[in-house]
Amino acid sequence: MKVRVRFAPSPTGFLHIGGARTALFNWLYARHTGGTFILRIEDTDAARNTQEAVDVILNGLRWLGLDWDEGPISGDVTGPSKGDRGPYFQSQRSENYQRRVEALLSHGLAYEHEGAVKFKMQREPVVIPDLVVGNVTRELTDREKMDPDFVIVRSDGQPVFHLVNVIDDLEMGITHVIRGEDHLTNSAKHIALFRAFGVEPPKYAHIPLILNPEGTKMSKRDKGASLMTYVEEGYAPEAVVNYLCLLGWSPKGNREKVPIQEVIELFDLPQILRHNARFDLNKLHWLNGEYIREMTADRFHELAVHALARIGIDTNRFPLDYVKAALDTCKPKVKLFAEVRTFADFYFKDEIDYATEATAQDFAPEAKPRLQQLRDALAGLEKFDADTLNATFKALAARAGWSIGLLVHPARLICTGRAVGPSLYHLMAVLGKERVLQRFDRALSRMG
RNA sequence: GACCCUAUCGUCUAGCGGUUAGGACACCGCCCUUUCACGGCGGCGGCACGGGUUCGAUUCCCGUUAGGGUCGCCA
Repeated sequence: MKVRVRFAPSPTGFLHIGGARTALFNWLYARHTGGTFILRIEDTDAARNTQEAVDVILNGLRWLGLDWDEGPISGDVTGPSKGDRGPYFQSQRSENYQRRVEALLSHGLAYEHEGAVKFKMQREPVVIPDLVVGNVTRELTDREKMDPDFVIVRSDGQPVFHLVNVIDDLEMGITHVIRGEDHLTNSAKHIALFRAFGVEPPKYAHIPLILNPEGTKMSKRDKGASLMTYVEEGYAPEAVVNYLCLLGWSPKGNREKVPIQEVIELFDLPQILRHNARFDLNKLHWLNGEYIREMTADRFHELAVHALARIGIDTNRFPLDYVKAALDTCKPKVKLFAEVRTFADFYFKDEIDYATEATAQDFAPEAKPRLQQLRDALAGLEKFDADTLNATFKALAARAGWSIGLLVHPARLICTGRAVGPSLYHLMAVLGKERVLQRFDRALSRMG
């Protein structure tokens, strides 16, 4: 039987990082088995269902590179979709639900109560076979002992989650339900519902939750709960995906950075860890740096230009070669695209501000004669490449008997306004002789 | 409160009866070096506790504790 799995988010206006991982694990399992990955939008709660909210999910999955074989193509509920088991929006599937509810009613498996329809839940414990956790026997809670039945259609006629989720999984031929562990106890209800419809339930795989650094369930309010955070902070999608793979699953062999193709080959449900994992931003940060370092220059440029545009720096105002050369000096240094700002902004400003902490030392009065000599040495250069600059600094320092740091540190501050940045000689070469001399002159005049 | 899941360094993990308990992130030193980053070397740091089973338990069983989740006419 061909594997059919689905990711079934509710359009809440953002894509939760835990939801993203659930989608990833479903996608991985589909790709590993050669099965089908389905995207279904659970928009039964009309109040918070907007096209924009659906687009957030679609765009988030696309950003991560999780392509679906069946499901909507756009956030338009009546728009086109892929696959022959649609519609893929629950709001478009009401007839199915009505038909199924009537069947339950006529078989005496559900009944009306105060305008709502309730499902006659079995009174015995339910065994949930789970590929990750093993067999779980769900006893009834105190509440359920009083009344185990649950509402499947609200008094306003709207079907509830448990009902529609099961009906859609049934009609879409879902073979494996891979979802968060927070659904584990729900599965008892779902299994009973499947049986009431006369079919065997799909296989279940409840994956552990992602906890925040405090150790509780990552909620909307937690920093980093929304996938959008990572898009905006300048993480590379492949790094985020790789990191998510490492939460609750391991490629073994003391490896951290694993190409997605290899993950697809190695991934399987029984090897998913059983315990929750805390989200560790530090490790994602490190991993992102790893991906940046091995990224092609073109991809780095693309992502870096976006990052700069977000903070109002329009690199289009500069020659393409200049922009590329500038960004090349940043690539080996940054771990995050958000950091490109402090590494590259001076390339794109006419007047730079000096970081105040550094000026006291580097722009001290006794430094001025040294910097004047350096300025003159630079002015006399015909070639202005990194090697020449390196040699010039060294020669001047040696001749005058200065530590090279006495030239290097102020020069960096003069050229970039900061104490930290790309390789000094390389960044000066990129800025070019004219800009460098301008910045020297401005700094020297400031020093009185 | 009831029900369910879980338990190896601070964090993510390897381990599947006998190991000096391995790796990664973070942190701390040293080296490299024009800052930072990278890289190299080294360090810190862990099997929650108590009973069993066994010649032998991190590993299997039970309990305790702790953490998490679920108990909606939300999804």
